Amino acid sequence: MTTTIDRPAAIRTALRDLVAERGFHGASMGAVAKHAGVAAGTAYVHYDSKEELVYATYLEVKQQLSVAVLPQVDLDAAPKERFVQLWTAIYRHYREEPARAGFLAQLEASPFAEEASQRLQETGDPLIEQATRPDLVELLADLPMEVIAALTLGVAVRLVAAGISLSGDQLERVAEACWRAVTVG
Amino acid sequence: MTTTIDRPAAIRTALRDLVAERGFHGASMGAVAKHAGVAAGTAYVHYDSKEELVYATYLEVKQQLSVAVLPQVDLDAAPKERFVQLWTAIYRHYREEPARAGFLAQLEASPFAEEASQRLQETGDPLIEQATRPDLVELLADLPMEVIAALTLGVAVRLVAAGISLSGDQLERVAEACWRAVTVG
DNA sequence: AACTCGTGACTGAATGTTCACTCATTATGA
DNA sequence: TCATAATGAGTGAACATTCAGTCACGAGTT
Repeated sequence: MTTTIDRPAAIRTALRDLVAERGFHGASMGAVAKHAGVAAGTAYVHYDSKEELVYATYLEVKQQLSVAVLPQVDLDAAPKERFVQLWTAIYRHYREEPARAGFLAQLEASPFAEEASQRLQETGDPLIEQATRPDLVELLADLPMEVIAALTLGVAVRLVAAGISLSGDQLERVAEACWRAVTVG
Repeated sequence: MTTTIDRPAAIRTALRDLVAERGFHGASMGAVAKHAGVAAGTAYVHYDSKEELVYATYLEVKQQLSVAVLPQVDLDAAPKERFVQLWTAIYRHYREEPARAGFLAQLEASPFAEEASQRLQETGDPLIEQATRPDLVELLADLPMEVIAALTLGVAVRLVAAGISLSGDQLERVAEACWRAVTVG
């Protein structure tokens, strides 16, 4: 069995880790290549530019989140329970590899954010479908979707990115706090 | 009357605006100087390095927030009312100059964040005193302070940084959502 | 008033470094 | 054998920072 290394994936992971640790200005293409164990030119075989690599990394991180998190939700559970399961699973997914949260937090605050979320919409995000199921939506407060996202997903990303650790107990209380925020009555 | 220009302030503002608009990697010292209308070397008369300038700018933005916002709060009002006044005033302060929120959102997600908030603690932040008044604290859910901040201040910064505009009506609903999140019962 | 220092702010060209990116060449695997 | 992947030295541009020199101006002197 010949193990072929997935170099594009290694390069994306290296970018993600370096951005999380040192910020965008500390993640030069040279450092990324070195961290990924490839030559300086290799990234350009697979990505046209640093910017394209950034977007590809963003899409991968978002997709990994959906893939890891959706199977953990009981689709038949009541809306609130589903929400808490989902939020907790998201938090845990970030927690287990905090570089994902560190990368996302920085990307989403940066000028790349707009283009990145546009590309995400083009590819489609299964998490959004889950979040827009009618029985959940009817319980939500009348607020723009971006506000709902900031009060739920956004909080999870930032708590992990900031390195704040929560016990299982606190975790549940934060999930409930987010639920209280976005629902009325 | 001779109007002497406060060049250090102009340089801080230029950094803040450029970081908000183009990100940290797009805010070179050359660009900052040009934007501030001074020569490339002038920033170094007042700040030892780019990093020092970043921290000074952070402290200024945070202080401007406190100064602008605290007088708008009725110190004798009930806790919830005070909270909503405070949150709304914060949001409006960012809204009126979105570069403040853009700069803060990026700084707080970056590797500068830790050192920056340490320096803020050393100088002291009047907003924190307001947020820790006993009659308010006793209503808050049992959550770490960082979580409370993420669910309140953090939401305001990010909504403005992301360019989401809210009507006065929606504004009040978001403030109430934050209040629901951080309080129990 | 005029003159002359002294001091600190300001300038912008220069410096050495690091960056994103290229490309001729070599390795790999089907 | 051939297409594609990978390499790493090389390139020009851009970067943070420096510094020798200029400027503005208040204090001290006449």
